[in-house]
Amino acid sequence: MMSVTDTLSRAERKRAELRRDIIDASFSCFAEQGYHGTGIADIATRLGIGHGTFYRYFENKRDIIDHVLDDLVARIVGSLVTDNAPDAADSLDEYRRQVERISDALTAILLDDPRIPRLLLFEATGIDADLTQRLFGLLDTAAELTGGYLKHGVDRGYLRENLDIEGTAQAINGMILAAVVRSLRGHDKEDVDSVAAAIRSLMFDGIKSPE
Amino acid sequence: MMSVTDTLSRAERKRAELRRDIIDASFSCFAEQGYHGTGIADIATRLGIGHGTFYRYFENKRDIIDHVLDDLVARIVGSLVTDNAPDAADSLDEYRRQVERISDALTAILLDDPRIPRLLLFEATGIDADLTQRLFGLLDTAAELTGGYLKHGVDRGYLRENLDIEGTAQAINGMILAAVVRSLRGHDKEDVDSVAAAIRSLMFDGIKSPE
Amino acid sequence: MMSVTDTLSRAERKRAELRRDIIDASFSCFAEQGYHGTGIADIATRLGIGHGTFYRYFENKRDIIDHVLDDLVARIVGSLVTDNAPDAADSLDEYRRQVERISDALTAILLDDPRIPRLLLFEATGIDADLTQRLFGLLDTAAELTGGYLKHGVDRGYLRENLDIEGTAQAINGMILAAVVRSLRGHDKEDVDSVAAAIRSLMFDGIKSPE
Amino acid sequence: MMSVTDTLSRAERKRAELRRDIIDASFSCFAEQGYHGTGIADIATRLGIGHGTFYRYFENKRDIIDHVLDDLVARIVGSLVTDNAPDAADSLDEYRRQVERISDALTAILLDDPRIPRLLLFEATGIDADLTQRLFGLLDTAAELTGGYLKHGVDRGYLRENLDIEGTAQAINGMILAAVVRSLRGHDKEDVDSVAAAIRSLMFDGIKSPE
DNA sequence: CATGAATGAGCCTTCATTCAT
DNA sequence: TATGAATGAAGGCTCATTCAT
Repeated sequence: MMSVTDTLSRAERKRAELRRDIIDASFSCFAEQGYHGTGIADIATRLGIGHGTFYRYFENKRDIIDHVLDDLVARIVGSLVTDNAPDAADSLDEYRRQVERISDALTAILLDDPRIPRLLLFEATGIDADLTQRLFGLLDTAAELTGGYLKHGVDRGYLRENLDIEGTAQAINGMILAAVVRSLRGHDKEDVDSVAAAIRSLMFDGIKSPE
Repeated sequence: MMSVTDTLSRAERKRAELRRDIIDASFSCFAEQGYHGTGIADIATRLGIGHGTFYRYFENKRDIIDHVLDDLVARIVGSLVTDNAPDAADSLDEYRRQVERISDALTAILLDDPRIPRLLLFEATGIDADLTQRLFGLLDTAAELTGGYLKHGVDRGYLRENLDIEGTAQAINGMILAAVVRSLRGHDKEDVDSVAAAIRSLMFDGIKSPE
Repeated sequence: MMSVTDTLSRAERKRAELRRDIIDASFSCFAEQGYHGTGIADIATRLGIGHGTFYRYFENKRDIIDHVLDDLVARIVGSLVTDNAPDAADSLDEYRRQVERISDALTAILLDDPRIPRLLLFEATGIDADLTQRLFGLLDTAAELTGGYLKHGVDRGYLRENLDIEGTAQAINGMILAAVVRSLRGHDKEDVDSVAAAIRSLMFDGIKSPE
Repeated sequence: MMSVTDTLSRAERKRAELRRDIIDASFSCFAEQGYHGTGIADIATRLGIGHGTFYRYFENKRDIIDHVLDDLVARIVGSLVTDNAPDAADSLDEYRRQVERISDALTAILLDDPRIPRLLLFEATGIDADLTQRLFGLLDTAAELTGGYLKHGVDRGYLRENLDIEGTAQAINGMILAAVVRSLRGHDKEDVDSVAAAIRSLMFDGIKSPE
């Protein structure tokens, strides 16, 4: 016979599991049919649970998307952070390789499941002022992250001393966004890779012809 | 007494005027409350007309947003095309100045009415597969436009011979998008200008330190 | 130059003409799309007039159907009354022929334009208590008409003395209705004629086998 | 405490009950105010339920009338079939009595609730091409039923050998219809009975005077 | 705790009718 | 007089949310 704590923790585990499942199902529904096109019933049906159950785990329809976002961000950040400390590069070449690594990791995660960018860029917008603010916050975080790399490069001397770190970080992230959007259009890996290459080329060499 | 043609054209003028007003009011509503947050009644009320009147001018709610977009695109294109033929620049310096002019024009129109980018980037997404395709189409057009400038530069020799025109065009547009998004966050002109400057700097000089 | 009365009467003539046209167009619309399926605009469009004009000739949508019915009844009665005075038959044979004539006339008018029975039996019902009463009135009139023939036959001695004139008249009209309904089902003349023959056979000979 | 099956069957029972109630209420509303005059809200209000509940049980407004008809047909058929097998009569006298029994049963059910014929003949028409077809189908079924009796009589020899069974069946049903319509006009039982008697008289003896 | 029946606010859309031109 | 622009009552339907079981 099991102890009370075991039983409890089992119940808790099940509860946490279902919570996860609801988040995942919501993610799928939102990404595929849009936030407004998704009903609570759709989410519940996908899981084979009663739709009343949804409300035992989340406040309301608006509530769930926050958690879906949390989850996505965690996934993306997790896959990027590995082996990519901002201070890992000590020379332009190392930075180049680092950028390539990050680029590949991003490409991998986004191409792996296009519903991720789809949800972030298309379905999570226009729902709510609060949510919009949150998306802006994500952009900020991303810009800070990128800025961190740039700052390190400037400090180390392999990036331009007069680099406007913040502005450049935003510009770079914009280019990444462009590549992500492109990946959404059904283009295959090569297409995205070529844009990624163009971006790196632009970053490191600019566009002007060498005199 | 007026002639028949005058009367006709007066009625037509009134009709065209109201049509315009409905488009404008819809634009405002959609930009402020979102597409799903806007009811036909809201649009009508804003104009002080009966909501039935709306349906004399547009098929349905879905219909109007197409026209709002048409209108926006026309406005933006109109303000950009002036004095900015893709083949107007014959040297890097001229191109630099051209880019600056375009940048200023964009900044002007977007800062002038932040609801424009807000509608385009946040409220027009996630409504419809058709509409999404249309937005993609706009991105394509923009990329072609940018690509045209780049190609001219390569042909003239002031841009890198080996430039991946298409990819670079997309990257550049991504940066512009980033600036636009930044303009949405309540930053004032200086902020946006500084990002614009960083973009230009990145474009022309890249980020690496001159050896 | 014309005199005032001429002008007026011309105007009046035109007015009466349009009134007729509206009735006809309404008949067509109601018969084809049903009363509820027909909008005032449909009627006006069919005539190429403004739909506001409708209201200069008729009170409202409900009003017009009364006039459409008036028109139909006049048409049917007109085509039946000719050569079919209730007292025209003096023997069973003459009555038989008279019944056949009436039967043919009815068949002719109803098969000629199936929209007539369609409107009367399907589209004019269920609109209004008043209209229903009016349809009942038409049935009464028809029963009285039929009853007139029967009474004459009884008086003349070629129909059963103990005939329940009123009840039988209704029964006969019911059979006519059945034939009319049958004509509505896309059956051709032969079908309807065969039912008409069965009706006459039933009327004159009953169904039982001669002992 | 109840077992699971009990609970389930209780819920199912409640559900079936409400479904029935909605059909009944719809029947009442349609019969009293007409199909187009009835709103879903009317039906719901009559039952004291929310109008959203209606849509848990039926697809849409058009859907319910089919079920109302199903119900009516079942009721009518049920009350007729009893003790009235088409092959129960072996002589004219027996057939006469059978006809009388059927006549009485019909009279009973229709006079009992005049809304039944009212709905069938007045409110169910002109709604829909599909529904019209269905009504025609009912007429067909009725004609086949009547035809069955006739055929049996011809086979047994107590009805005319040369009887046009199909046509006569339709004629007879037309007379029944006439009686039903009469019953709708607020006439009491005697009136209807007298028409029924006239019909039987016509059926068996025809109208002509015995020579 | 899970369920799903019930609810009603809310929204889009139609169309008969009015009335200024 | 003819017109059609404007109107808003009316109604069908959806779906997020609640709550009794």
